[in-house]
Amino acid sequence: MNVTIDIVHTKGLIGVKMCEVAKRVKISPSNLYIYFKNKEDLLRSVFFDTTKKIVKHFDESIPNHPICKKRIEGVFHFIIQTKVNRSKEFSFIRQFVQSPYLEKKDMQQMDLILKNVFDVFRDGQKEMILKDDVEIELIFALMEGTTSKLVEFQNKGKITLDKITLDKSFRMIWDAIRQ
Amino acid sequence: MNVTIDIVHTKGLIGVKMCEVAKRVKISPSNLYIYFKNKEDLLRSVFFDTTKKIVKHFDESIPNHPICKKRIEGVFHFIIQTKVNRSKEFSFIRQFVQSPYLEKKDMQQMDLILKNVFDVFRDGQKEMILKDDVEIELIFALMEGTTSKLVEFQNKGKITLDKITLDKSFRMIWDAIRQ
Amino acid sequence: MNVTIDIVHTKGLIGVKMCEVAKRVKISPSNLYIYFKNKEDLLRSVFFDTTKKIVKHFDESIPNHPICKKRIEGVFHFIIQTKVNRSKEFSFIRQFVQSPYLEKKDMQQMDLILKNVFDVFRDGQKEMILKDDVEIELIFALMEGTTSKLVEFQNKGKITLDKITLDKSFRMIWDAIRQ
Amino acid sequence: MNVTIDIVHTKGLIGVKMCEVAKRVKISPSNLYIYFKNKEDLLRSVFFDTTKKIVKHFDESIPNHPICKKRIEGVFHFIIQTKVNRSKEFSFIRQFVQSPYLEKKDMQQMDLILKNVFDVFRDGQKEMILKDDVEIELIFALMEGTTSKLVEFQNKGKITLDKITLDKSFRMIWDAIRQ
DNA sequence: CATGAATGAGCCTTCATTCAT
DNA sequence: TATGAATGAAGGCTCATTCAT
Repeated sequence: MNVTIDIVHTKGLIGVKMCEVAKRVKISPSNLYIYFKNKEDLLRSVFFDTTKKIVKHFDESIPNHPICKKRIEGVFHFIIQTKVNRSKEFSFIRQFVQSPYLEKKDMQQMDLILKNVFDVFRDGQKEMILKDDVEIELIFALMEGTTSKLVEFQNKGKITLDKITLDKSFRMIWDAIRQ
Repeated sequence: MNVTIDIVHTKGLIGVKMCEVAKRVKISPSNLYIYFKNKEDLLRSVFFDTTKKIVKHFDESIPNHPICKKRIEGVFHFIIQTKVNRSKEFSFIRQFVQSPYLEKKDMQQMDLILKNVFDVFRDGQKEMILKDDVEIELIFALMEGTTSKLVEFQNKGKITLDKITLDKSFRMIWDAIRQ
Repeated sequence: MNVTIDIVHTKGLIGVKMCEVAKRVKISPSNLYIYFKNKEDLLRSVFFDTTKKIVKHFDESIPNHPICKKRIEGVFHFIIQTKVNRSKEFSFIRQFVQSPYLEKKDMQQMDLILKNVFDVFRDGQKEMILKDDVEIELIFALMEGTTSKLVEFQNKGKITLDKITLDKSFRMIWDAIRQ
Repeated sequence: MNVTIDIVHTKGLIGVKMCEVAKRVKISPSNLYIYFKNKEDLLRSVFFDTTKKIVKHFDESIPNHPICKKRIEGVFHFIIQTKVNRSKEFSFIRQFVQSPYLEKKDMQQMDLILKNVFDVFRDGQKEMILKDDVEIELIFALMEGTTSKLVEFQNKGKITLDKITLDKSFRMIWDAIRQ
């Protein structure tokens, strides 16, 4: 499955060939079919496995802190971190989601990923620290979208996500969502 | 080329078959090869054409307004509008960019798209209305990322981008970037 | 037709494309079909025309000389000359003859080419100067084969057919066929 | 590979279709691609294999005899024999060599074929039995060319290479090359 | 006489998948 | 569990040929 993710990352979903996956794992193509019913099964398995891992990662490692702002700053850094460290996985998910392999039910899986993040925001609203007259989805879109683009820009070499840049970025986000 | 965009939108880049493109345009597959050297040429042509069109659209229609805030609000609505109206085109671009068809030089094309938006932000900084101690890329990432996610959420049915929602969203963005 | 010969010479019979022939003559492919019924017709026409030209060339220019040896030496030089000057044409004929385009009747055409050469040999036999106990075909094979190879070797850069080399070559041939 | 040679012999290089090759070997076309990368690879492989085989055949079976004339007569018969027995292979080589598939390096292969024959001639020159004032290439051209034409004439039904005819032919060749 | 546009047949090739072992 | 060999279905592409003008 790692190999599959790797290939998708370098050559895109189009570039995935059962043959090559097998070769890279040093087994025969036919052997692959013992573990996965077919190509779709392989791809979907990778998708489920990957999202599940990320969900778990979020479930277990979402930073906690008594002070709301600190907590959210932690979440911000955590999301960025995760997107950087698991860029291949995210790239896979992004492509899978746009492919004809995606079925409706698969989407639910994805919604689980940032459930916890929602909770953090909800708490912030309850504590009257975050804007409470805007839907949580909007706050979330801002956080999700901004972090995604930041990482994308770094990957393209347009910015460097050092401490200072991250601080500046978070300051903007914080200004956006705080009451 | 429209047909190609359509197919990519519904079936993904993987789903593009010269055969089907031809059938939908009601010409023979071989006839396609008079206009495009091969599949890659078709895809790349669509990419260039589409980005060029969007660049032109941005060049011509970026809203202007004497008051900075109004100007940026205009830009915000304009971007959202464009992303909604041309969702297929953007979907195509997103997928093409991740495919093995993409070559380095193709990327330059994309940078042109939002050149004008940069200018709007730069003006805002010069007028000392926008935060001027953060790199323009960060401001841009926030705007780009947030709008993308908003549209994505609407497409998924999670939110509705009505007047009120847009106003709320812009308020957040404005709070983020204003001095 | 010259263009066709040219293409066959550089790219082989396989390389002949109606499209390219047309392009090189600066007419449209469809226009080609006014002059030739189809590809086979074009190729066969070239074949007939070329052989006919060579036959005519042999008919008109076969050297004559009262002394038998001189006459045959003339023929030898003449054949070599022709094979060098019309190497493209001969290359075409060679390839056409091995192709599925060749029909039995086409072969007769070829036999005409060296009819006159046969006559020269026959005269030599009658004059009791050439070996008269060997079939004319054998004498002919020796002349034809040797000259072909000589030209081939020159084309490959293995020998140079200068005066001296030609003299040596003819001496061998003469020793072979004289009584 | 034999099938390929066969097809080239009957239908020319143009007539080689991967499809038909496969059908005749009773495997699927795709299976062919396990053994040969593509059509060109198949053709080139056949070429290499065939020339190599012939080279080997010449290396191993070039007749030897203490008396120079006998030795060369042996070579003469041997060449004719080979050209008759392996007419298909020679036909393939001839056509391949004129095709766009041929690359420069491929030619070297061919020069090996008659290396040994050269040696026989060289020995004859050293023994002062063959003409030693003519380049070996000329002697070779005479032998090669004449034998080729003889076999060609037999194939066309113009002569029959029986004992008597061969003797006559060799007498001519011998007269040509002996001192 | 000339053409640009169009086409269908067919070939090469790939690749997911299976079969015999 | 593992594999090498095999395959069928399908897609990309070429090219001789024709059609409307």
